[in-house]
Amino acid sequence: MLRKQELRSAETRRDILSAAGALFAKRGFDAVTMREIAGKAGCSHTTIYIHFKDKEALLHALSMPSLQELKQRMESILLHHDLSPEERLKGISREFIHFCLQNRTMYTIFFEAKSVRVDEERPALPINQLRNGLFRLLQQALQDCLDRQRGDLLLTSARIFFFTIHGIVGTYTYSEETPEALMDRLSSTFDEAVDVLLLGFRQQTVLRQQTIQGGTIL
Amino acid sequence: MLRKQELRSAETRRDILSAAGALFAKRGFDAVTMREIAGKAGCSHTTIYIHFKDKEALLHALSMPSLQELKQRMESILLHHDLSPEERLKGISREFIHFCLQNRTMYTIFFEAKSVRVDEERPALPINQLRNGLFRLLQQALQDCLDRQRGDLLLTSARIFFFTIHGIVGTYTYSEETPEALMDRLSSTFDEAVDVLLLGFRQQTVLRQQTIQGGTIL
Amino acid sequence: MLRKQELRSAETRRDILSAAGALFAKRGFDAVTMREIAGKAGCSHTTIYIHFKDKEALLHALSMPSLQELKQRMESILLHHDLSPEERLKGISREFIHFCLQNRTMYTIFFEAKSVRVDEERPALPINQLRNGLFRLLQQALQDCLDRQRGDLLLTSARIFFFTIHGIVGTYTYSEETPEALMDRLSSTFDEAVDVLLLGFRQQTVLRQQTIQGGTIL
Amino acid sequence: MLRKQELRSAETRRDILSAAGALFAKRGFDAVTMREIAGKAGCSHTTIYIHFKDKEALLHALSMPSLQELKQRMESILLHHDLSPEERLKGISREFIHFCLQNRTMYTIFFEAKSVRVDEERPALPINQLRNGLFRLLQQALQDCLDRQRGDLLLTSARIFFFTIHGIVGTYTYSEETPEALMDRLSSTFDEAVDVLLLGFRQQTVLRQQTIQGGTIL
DNA sequence: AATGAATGAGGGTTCATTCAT
DNA sequence: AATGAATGAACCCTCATTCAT
Repeated sequence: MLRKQELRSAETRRDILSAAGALFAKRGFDAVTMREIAGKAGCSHTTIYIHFKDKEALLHALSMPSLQELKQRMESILLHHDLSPEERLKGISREFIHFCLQNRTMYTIFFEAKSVRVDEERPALPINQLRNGLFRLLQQALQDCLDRQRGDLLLTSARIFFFTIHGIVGTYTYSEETPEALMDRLSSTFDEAVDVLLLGFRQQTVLRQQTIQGGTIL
Repeated sequence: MLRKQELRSAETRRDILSAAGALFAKRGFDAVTMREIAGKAGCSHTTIYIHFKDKEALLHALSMPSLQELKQRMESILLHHDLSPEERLKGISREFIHFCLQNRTMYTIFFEAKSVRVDEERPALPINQLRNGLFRLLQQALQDCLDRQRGDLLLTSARIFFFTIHGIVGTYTYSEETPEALMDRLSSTFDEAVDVLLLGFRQQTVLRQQTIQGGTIL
Repeated sequence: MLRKQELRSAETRRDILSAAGALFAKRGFDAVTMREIAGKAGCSHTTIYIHFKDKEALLHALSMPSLQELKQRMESILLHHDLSPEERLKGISREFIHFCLQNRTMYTIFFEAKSVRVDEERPALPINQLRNGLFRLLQQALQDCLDRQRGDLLLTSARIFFFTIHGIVGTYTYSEETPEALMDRLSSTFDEAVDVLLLGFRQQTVLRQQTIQGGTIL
Repeated sequence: MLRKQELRSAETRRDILSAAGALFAKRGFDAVTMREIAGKAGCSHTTIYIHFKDKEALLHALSMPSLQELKQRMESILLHHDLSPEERLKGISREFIHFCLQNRTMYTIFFEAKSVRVDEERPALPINQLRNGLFRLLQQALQDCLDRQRGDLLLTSARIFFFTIHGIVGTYTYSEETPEALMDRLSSTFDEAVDVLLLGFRQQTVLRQQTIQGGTIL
């Protein structure tokens, strides 16, 4: 019958996580107070310290599971060989964007190295590895679409692709609309962005080859 | 003889602005202390309050002139009819990116509504008008390149173009490299991003028209 | 069958006491945490409150037995009539010093009225009686050495003797060396301190008597 | 006319110092709160941080001047060649004891390495140098009295002498009596302690020489 | 115009202790 | 008897801001 207590504790932990998640997302890590989190979670601020070592640990606990879930979703799309490479790339991108919008300012924290520092002291922090893994997945999906590109050319394309994804997220990070509303309203635009980029990348490959051939002929 | 005092005062004001600008740019609005600004400006922290209502007013005052300067630079490129439309778009984009990198965290503040809120209480803040003006300039330059696009199609292209620009800036906002080093290293990549997007936009216009024509034929 | 439980309880109590003793001795009363004590004792910190009213009660319970043991050791030396009075005084002093060094910060607490206050509210606390008993034993041992001293003269000698003992302990209370290392290295110095004091006391008795006699003669 | 403000500030500083001094002395460094000090000093706790970097700086500021004054008093006695060496030693000891009683728990802090650590990170902290200087003065005064002692013998004597002084201070550190009342009541006892020790030291020198001579003769 | 002094609100964190089980 | 969860008070310290000069 001890279970009741454990359940209660787990519930508190969840309350704290969800309160912190909402507040971090809305106002950013630094601006949020432990006492605010506690207030929203319906417990004393000291209780937080029972469940999490400190504020940063709270952030970590908050990030890891959702990032892991995202990674799984992205991986499963990548392995979905019924889909065309273009569909897989669009799917993965949509998933990534949706996640970032759902986690709003959290996104800033994960990806812009603010509090979760990529610094010397903790080089292989699991969260950083996860982050890098996500980027590699996107890159793989892109490569599957651009099988005629190699090396530097591919790298540049990947960079440009990332810029656009990053920009989409950045543009709507501070929007007041819900992530779902945003996705409903804009996912076709996002898909089109992918289309445009792929068209551009391929067209450029063609142009380059023509230039080279032309150059050789002359 | 009063003039001397006035000059002195204006100078102090400038010192404060330049100190605050440098510090905000390097470490972000929140992380900078009024006392630090005062220290770097060579005055007492109370003096700042003589010239600026509060920390946020300081930020405002700081943003306006540099944004205005940026706007002028962008406008002059747009009017530079010796250049091809593509060159003008690349030039304007480079200028915008360079500015955002130079002002780093400031950028976040201008464009991501952090401290300079685009909120209900002050709807038509001059800074927001300026901001919108900048976007219109970019849009115009883009339109000059896509003269066969109209209406919704053009709007979507503009959006996608902004995403990429925004993403470029976001990607390097927290970099340790100087803006100049970044521009040196990456401006060809940025130019290429513009090329790719333009190629993609045009190719898509072609595809759509083919689809429509094909549809008509059947 | 209840016995088993009782035994278990008594054992827990002992574990707590021994953990607290070690920690208080090493780091001082204030610096030690109830949770640390619990950790070292292998129980939950709440369990401590079943056995002891609060942190201070723990200290009390801790002091009594060790003081009582010390008292017994000192008494047995005092009754050891094979030894010369000087040897007994040295022995008793060594015992007392060794105890104080072993109990380090505890010593401060017993003897310098820090947490176990000798204050108005609890005048005849058993611990204070014990403490006074120890001092009387030392005094007795001293008196056995100074059989020609009486009354005020003896009182002054006792005071001076205590000062020195107290100072020895105080000097090494915060040392990093183990009590045993300290005793090894310094017990001959401590013995010599006793020798010096006895020589001094006796010499002074002689001088006073000469003064008195001389005074009488003139 | 700015002076008024400066005076006020200096007064606040003094108020803080005197409040902190009283509280540290009565209850010890750790137990005293910045807010308490502020309360007693009649200012906000933040004001303390205007005048002193942190709590430890407050302690330093508090200790240095009084220690310096003590050192000067001790030095002037040592140079007072009208007095006999014995008188000088008694005078210096009295001065030292009086100071320690006046500064009570401060004494603990200075001399027992609690907060003002003699640790690796700040080896040559001025306060530690001062402290060592004081001990050397006492040692010099003792040596002037024991001109027939050398080397190890002298060192042991010095140690024993320190023990006694240390013990005197320790014994009365927590007394409720004022330092003046204590000095009035006990300074003759303290003087006598010095007499006894000197007699003992000298007598022991004599005994040793006899032992040596005796040994040689036999 | 400019400043040093001063402040209140609040930051994260720790601790001894109590409550429900 | 024993425990994990939870708490409120308190810790030192920092900051943007105001006041008196």
